[in-house]
Amino acid sequence: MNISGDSEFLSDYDPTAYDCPSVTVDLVLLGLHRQRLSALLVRRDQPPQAGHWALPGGFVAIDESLDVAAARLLRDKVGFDGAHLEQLYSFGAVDRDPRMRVITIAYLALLREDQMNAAVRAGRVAVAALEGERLAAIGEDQAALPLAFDHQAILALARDRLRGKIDYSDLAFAFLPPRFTLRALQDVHEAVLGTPLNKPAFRRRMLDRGRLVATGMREDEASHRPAELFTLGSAR
Amino acid sequence: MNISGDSEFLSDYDPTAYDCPSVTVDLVLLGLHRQRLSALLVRRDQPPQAGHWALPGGFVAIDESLDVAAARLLRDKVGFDGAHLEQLYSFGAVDRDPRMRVITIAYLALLREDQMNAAVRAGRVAVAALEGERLAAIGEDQAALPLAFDHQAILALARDRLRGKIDYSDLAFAFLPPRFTLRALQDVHEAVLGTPLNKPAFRRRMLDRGRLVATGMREDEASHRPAELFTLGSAR
DNA sequence: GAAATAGTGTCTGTTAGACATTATGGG
DNA sequence: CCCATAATGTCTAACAGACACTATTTC
Repeated sequence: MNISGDSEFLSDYDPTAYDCPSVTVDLVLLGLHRQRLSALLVRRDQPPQAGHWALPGGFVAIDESLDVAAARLLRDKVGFDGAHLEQLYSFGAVDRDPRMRVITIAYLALLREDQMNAAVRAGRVAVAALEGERLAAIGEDQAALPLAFDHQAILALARDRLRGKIDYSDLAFAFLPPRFTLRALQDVHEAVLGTPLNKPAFRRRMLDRGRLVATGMREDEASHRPAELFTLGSAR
Repeated sequence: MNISGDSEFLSDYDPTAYDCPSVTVDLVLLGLHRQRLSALLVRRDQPPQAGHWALPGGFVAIDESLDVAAARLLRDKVGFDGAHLEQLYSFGAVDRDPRMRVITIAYLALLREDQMNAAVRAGRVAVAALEGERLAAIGEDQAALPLAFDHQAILALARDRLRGKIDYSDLAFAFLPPRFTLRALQDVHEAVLGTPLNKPAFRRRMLDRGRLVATGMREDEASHRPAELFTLGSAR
């Protein structure tokens, strides 16, 4: 008979007296690179798993919330903030890191193409395309990259979550600059879903949603008829 | 220039040397009670927040995964296992517990009506209906129950997640016994969504999905025409 | 004017809501 | 025979895919 909650033994619980797991945040940095959904990864140069590729991450400080930790790591790892950040899932298998018990809260960060490029140019991370249903991360030389720890599973979940939310959420716009063409928006959807979409139906669906605002401006630097630029209006 | 991952300083990291947050799992036990979506809560009898109502939960042991911890807590708190369990979200605001830094991974557990009743009869938990958009937990005497810590937000997220997944996932069946009528299935959807549904359209949608298997059996103890009993078929 | 892509009109098949109707058990 | 609910048929509106067509810019 235990009507009371868990918390009666919290009162006299001394955290330093017990083993406690370490808590980290890992970032799944996703963006479009050459029309393909890609992730930014870092190369491990220390064992274990030296030479494998990993999600950037780090420990959660005792005085920062999970969201704040994710934002801090984003700044540290790619050198800027302002990307869309949302919590993805928490991974806590006992042996996911061979050195110690680490529970990680994975965050999804969505980057615009210019942000992807800036991070790569700064030498902090490398781009890997997410290919196929088995979800191999492909490096610049087209070879599959070995992924460290359970990061393959984390990437797969991130991709699935993005696919599931892309057409009823505003996530697609996080990949795009403030002004964008309908073609660019469709490219985002197609890259995320991995399948071509019908152009008129896509246009209708997006416009009927009532969120896109025509700017009257047109794209330049096109060697053909330039498309109109839209912005995302407020949610009502 | 930091090409390497976060993990180089993991190598010589001693977890006992730093403050580390405590990690708990909290359970959002949901089920239908008198045709309403309801949660099972425990009453806190120790400060802080004595007299408030809370989600049952407990610490994650150093040698158990998050999923295993959730299953163990389910067994301890309601006295059985076998309920549908899935991870919901992780909450890590710095001040969410006034005593110490606690990061909690919330799990969603879906119970059948007989499981709800068994848990209540065993005196371990109390039922609270989730009412309205502001999501007040309502006790037996129809008064709103004060919720401890950030558990109101956790309940709200659980309800929203359930609403979002109810019609493309198998979650609804977790609330039902192995054999059920279409009416009972519709009751589940209506209680979760909080809105009435069209009967013929609902039947068609469910049957066209190809997952429901007619048993040829009919419900008994009905004072009118008895409905056919169905089971959930395999996913292909 | 040729090339290329933007943008539109229209047909069709699928699906959901609304509503009426028939079917079948208990009393 | 009455009642209550199960189960079904049908009409209609909304919507997505397919495809053809027109429009507009650069070169």
